[in-house]
Amino acid sequence: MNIFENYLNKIKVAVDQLSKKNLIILPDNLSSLSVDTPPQNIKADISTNISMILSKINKKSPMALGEIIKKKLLEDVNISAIEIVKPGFLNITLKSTIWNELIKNINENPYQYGVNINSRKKNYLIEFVSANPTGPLHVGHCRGAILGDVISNILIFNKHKVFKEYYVNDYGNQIINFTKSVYLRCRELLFKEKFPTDPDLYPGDYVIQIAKNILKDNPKINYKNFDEISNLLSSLAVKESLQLIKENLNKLGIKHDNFQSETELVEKNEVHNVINKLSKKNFIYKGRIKAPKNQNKTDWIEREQLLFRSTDFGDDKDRALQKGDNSWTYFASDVAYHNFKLERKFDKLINILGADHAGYIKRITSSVDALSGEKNKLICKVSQLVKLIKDGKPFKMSKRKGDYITVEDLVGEVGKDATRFIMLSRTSDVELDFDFAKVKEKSKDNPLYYVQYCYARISSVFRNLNKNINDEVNIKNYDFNYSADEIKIIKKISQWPLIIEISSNKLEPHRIPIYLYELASEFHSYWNMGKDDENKRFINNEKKISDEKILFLKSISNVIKSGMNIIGVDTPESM
RNA sequence: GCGCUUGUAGCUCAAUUGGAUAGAGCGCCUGACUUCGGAUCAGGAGGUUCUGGGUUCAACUCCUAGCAGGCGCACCA
Repeated sequence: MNIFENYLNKIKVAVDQLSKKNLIILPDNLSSLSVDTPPQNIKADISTNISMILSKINKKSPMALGEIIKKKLLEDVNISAIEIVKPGFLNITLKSTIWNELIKNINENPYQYGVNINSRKKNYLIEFVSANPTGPLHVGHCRGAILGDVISNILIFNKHKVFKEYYVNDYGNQIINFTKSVYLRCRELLFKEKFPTDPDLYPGDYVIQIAKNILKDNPKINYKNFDEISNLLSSLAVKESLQLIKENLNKLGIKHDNFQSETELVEKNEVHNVINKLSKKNFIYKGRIKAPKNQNKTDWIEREQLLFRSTDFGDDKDRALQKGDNSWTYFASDVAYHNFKLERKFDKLINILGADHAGYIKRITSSVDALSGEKNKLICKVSQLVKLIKDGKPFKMSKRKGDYITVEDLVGEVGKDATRFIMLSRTSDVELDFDFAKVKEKSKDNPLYYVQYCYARISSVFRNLNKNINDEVNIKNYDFNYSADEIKIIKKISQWPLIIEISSNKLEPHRIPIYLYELASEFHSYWNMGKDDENKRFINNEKKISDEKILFLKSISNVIKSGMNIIGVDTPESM
């Protein structure tokens, strides 16, 4: 039940009826019509801009139009009063029956409350993380991983289908260097050869462990000639590091539905096929890329090469598909990968990218546009950098020194829940400060515990009454008189479907932790009123609780639990 | 140089996507524990929303020109 949506529709019907009686003129569409909560200082329950948006076409002042619409709307039995306020807002006060209706709705179907029933159900593919399989995940990967996971959860909450995929970049130079590193570690272990200091190699200790695992499982391989065993060793090494990555993701509570190998697509000739497909549509040509102006590129080699016309779709320049040695560029195989996504007939594709890949968005969306003939088939979300702060100072990670924080370190130190909650609490396109000290702190400085504490307090009420918070409550007549302080919280609860709708439409999960924090805040405030006013306490002097208070508490705890489930964070009953 | 992105209270950030007097937390000041859990709460101080121009009933939000920070810029992935 979404009160705002209900009244949006009611207002549409009302003005439609007025227009049929020739009392007002309606524009072609009412897309700018809004129905939402008025600011704090206004006492009404809902507010609409209807008379302002009709003002121009009717050549009447919003105040005058407001009078006509007000009269019509007052026919609604649930409206008790309407005030017209300059510059022309209609502020509507509802009868308390509406809050009972809302409470009833939540209690009868707690896990459906907030689901956007009207949106068309779609089939999504979301690609996220996709870190190179050359080692465990570090903190930088973490934010995008959580973002992708929670966007999936929001869509699933709204009854969409979601397929979560990880693209494994197991093809190209990085993998060759990684395989070499593993090879050299094997030789180090077998023949006591010193591991060289080459900037292209991967020096991390985990490579030693990977080498040990491979040696143990494959004792018969001849480790004397790299070229002979490179293909086999490569697949073994990638398998090992994927195992590490999966363990990392598991610690964060993330599980992909599929790990798609890049090599597999190359070997199946998918790159060739997709380039043929694009050639037929005339998006491929042989040409040259000029060096960028005013940039000192002394080593620029201009040469004839296979290019994709991404400029047709608004990109700065056309993009190379083949390297100098005629092997495919990363972009070429990624186009093949996206073609493979399209072949699986998803309605929408979502990519979660790191900030350093933002410049890549134009060309990949161009390729999807070209292949699908649709616009906005692929939506890319960027997750900005995480600035780590340790001991009050920024912490710089350095791969060469082996001085970087892995997901394992992070989750081990601050925990899965705190990591997820904090990583989500800002819009994804803003840099995020991640202060270890603050995230670990168990106080109001840490919003996670603040919200969890709210749930735990509600649980404690049920515990004290020897009841279970999860037990069903059967009520016949919902005709309670909630106090103004209670209605304030119920109103906050009424906004939950709105939060879900916006988060879902904009793929912006950060609104959920922020909302939950606000809801928890109002609850804590109410709780403390119980110190002065016995009527505000949940358990009365006879050690009992009224039905209206039970329902009130359950409505809050249900929304908190729904929200925390979406974020992927626990709601302990005691802390 | 070009592209993307950010700029809001001393600090870290919100703002129902164009709505009314721009809101929270931290920090600072003053207060509340014979209590259903103080991991909490009540109150106070703190603003030219980076700057200029434009669009309209209405701009933190949209357009435009700047300023400042971040990221990226073929033959890496």
